[in-house]
Amino acid sequence: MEAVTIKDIARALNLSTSTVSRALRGSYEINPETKRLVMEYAERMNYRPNPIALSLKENRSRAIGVIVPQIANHFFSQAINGIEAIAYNRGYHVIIFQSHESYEREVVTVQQSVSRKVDGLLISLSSQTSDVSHLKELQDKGFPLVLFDRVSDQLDTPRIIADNYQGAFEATEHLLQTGRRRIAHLTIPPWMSITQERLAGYKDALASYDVPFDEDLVRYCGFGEDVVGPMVDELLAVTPAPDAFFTASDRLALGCLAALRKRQVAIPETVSLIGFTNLNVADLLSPSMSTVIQPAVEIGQLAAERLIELIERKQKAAPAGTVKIPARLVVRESSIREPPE
Amino acid sequence: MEAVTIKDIARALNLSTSTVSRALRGSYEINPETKRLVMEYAERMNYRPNPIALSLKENRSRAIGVIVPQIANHFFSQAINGIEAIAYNRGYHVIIFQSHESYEREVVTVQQSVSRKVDGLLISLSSQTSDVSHLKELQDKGFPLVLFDRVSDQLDTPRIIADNYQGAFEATEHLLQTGRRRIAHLTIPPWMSITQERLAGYKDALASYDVPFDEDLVRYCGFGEDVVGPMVDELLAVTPAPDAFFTASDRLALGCLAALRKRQVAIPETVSLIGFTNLNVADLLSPSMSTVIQPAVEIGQLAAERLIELIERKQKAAPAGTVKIPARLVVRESSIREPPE
DNA sequence: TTTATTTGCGCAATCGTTGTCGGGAACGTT
DNA sequence: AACGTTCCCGACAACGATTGCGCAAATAAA
Repeated sequence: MEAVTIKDIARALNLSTSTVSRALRGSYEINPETKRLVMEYAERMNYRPNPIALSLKENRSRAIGVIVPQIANHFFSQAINGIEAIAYNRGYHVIIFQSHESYEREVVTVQQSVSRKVDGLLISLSSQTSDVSHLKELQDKGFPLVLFDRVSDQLDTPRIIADNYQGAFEATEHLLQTGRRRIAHLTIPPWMSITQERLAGYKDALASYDVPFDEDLVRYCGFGEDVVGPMVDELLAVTPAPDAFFTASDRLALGCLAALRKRQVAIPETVSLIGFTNLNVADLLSPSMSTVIQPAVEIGQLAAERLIELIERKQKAAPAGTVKIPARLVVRESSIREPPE
Repeated sequence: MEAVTIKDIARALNLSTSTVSRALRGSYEINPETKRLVMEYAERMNYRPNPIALSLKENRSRAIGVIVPQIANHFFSQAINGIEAIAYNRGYHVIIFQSHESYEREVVTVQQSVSRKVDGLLISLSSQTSDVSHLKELQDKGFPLVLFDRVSDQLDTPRIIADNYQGAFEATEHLLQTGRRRIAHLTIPPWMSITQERLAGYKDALASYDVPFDEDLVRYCGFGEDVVGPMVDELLAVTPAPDAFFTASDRLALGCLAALRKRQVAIPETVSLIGFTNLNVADLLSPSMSTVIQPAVEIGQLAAERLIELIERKQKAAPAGTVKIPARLVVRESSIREPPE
């Protein structure tokens, strides 16, 4: 509460605040003896510089903000761990915010963190965000900004993502190689970067196996309550019926699994299931779920590194552009099936 | 970047900063016409008061800090959602930090958030924390502090927790009622509040069914990598062998499930399994897992409310004391078994 | 007309810290 | 004795916002 300030030290030692300040930072123009006195007293009184005052003065905070749609998601919490690891090493604090998949919350949160003078911002866009003008503004002002995972090509910032195309291609190819031909793709809103990339991988994999693309097998699923079940029902009703589900997120993968089990659709006998998700329990599910795993920690680390580069060398030499990190397919029970001869 | 300040407005309108400040806060001693001018100009220039400057001046920030061991844990992320809901309603920002189950990180994080002038702190202690003097200090200075979930009775702050005793009692009772007699309890470090409460519930349930307590069936498990498997092995080797596992956290529940499956111990035929966890996938596991669910959102909400009370009426009338919220037992496949006649 | 009162606004201090400037004392140099 | 250096240190302003005080002009009351 009543923290010790430089002023207190100055008063106690009969010095000016400037001298104390300089002594504490070891300036050469202060008598070594005086320095010692000040240092010792400061130590004894447990003096800590007031970061608020510093932020005000220097217009920086040595803190970076992270805005994710939600933290209750393994991909994001792992990414945050990656971010923290790098940031703390480089002397930055990390402040975590959730947009709760809401565009308004995202805008407000961005403004807040900027006015609280974070030195830079790491963002994964909310699913409602299609207009990125709130970020465009920041970027135009030269504010350090890095997007990860859910990015936007309307922004000329560094973008760190998993190789969604490749991941989706491999997942689809795996389903095709095990004889599936009617592969449903349950995915997230169409304007999101990851949706498009994954959809492209899915389509190209189909094409390379000469399987026609069927619009009816692709469903875009919002983030409401209990929206997955009905979608799965719709898909099951398509003719010819799907023989595999490829889903694009934790939530969809779990929702789909729950829905299929409830409807007693046998996995993998009747349909295969594979999710694009970092669930840590994929192994323990019933059946254990095949997944495409994103390198979440690595993405977080890289994003943090890029951001700190941006912050520290304020040159325009901003290394924008997209960094793609390979995703990894892990096959488990939910898609294991002898390839047809 | 170059944010508009009150000074800019003053200059542009040929007024003093005091007048602008007062006009913006609608002070009665400013000419309505002047007010209008200022308001409109501020609006047009998108003026936002600088929170850093305000924090410095008023020694408060309208922000509360939340420190949890880790966010990749459903209980904590739900609790955070509860906290955010209340805080935003009351005009506070929420800043989330992770201690990563490390005492040092916890101490550092507490210091940081305090020196960054959060108005109060919500903490769930790290598993390494047995010494709470870093918090005691704060509390003695009158700093608003509320503990939740993992608390300490060495601190005279409000404490919001699930009824761990009752939850553990019911879980154990359920196992007893389904004929289990050798119930292993795999739990977290012994100095933690929740460990003790749950252990007490477990013991009392045994006692009330006249089942002797066997020290050998209780194991305290650290937070390292791959520590659960060996513990499970040890427990399986005890004679007479356990016929049920009652675990005390997400991590232990999953670890235990994985270990038992790997060793091909039939659940629930050979052993029952029940976890004290808020896993959202308990339903989808193989087998689906019986759990004791903590009212995480509610705990977060209550904790936030208590904290804001503390902050706003700085009276000593601090409503310390413990609030216990009932936990709920959900029985699923992992413990379903006909009661023996 | 003189004296109160109200109205509207500016000055300056404050929060904690740093940076710029400048100045006194002690010393060395001619 | 007069001057230039060096060494230490203090005064002051600044960052953005709020606020107590005071002051001038306008209005009301005497």
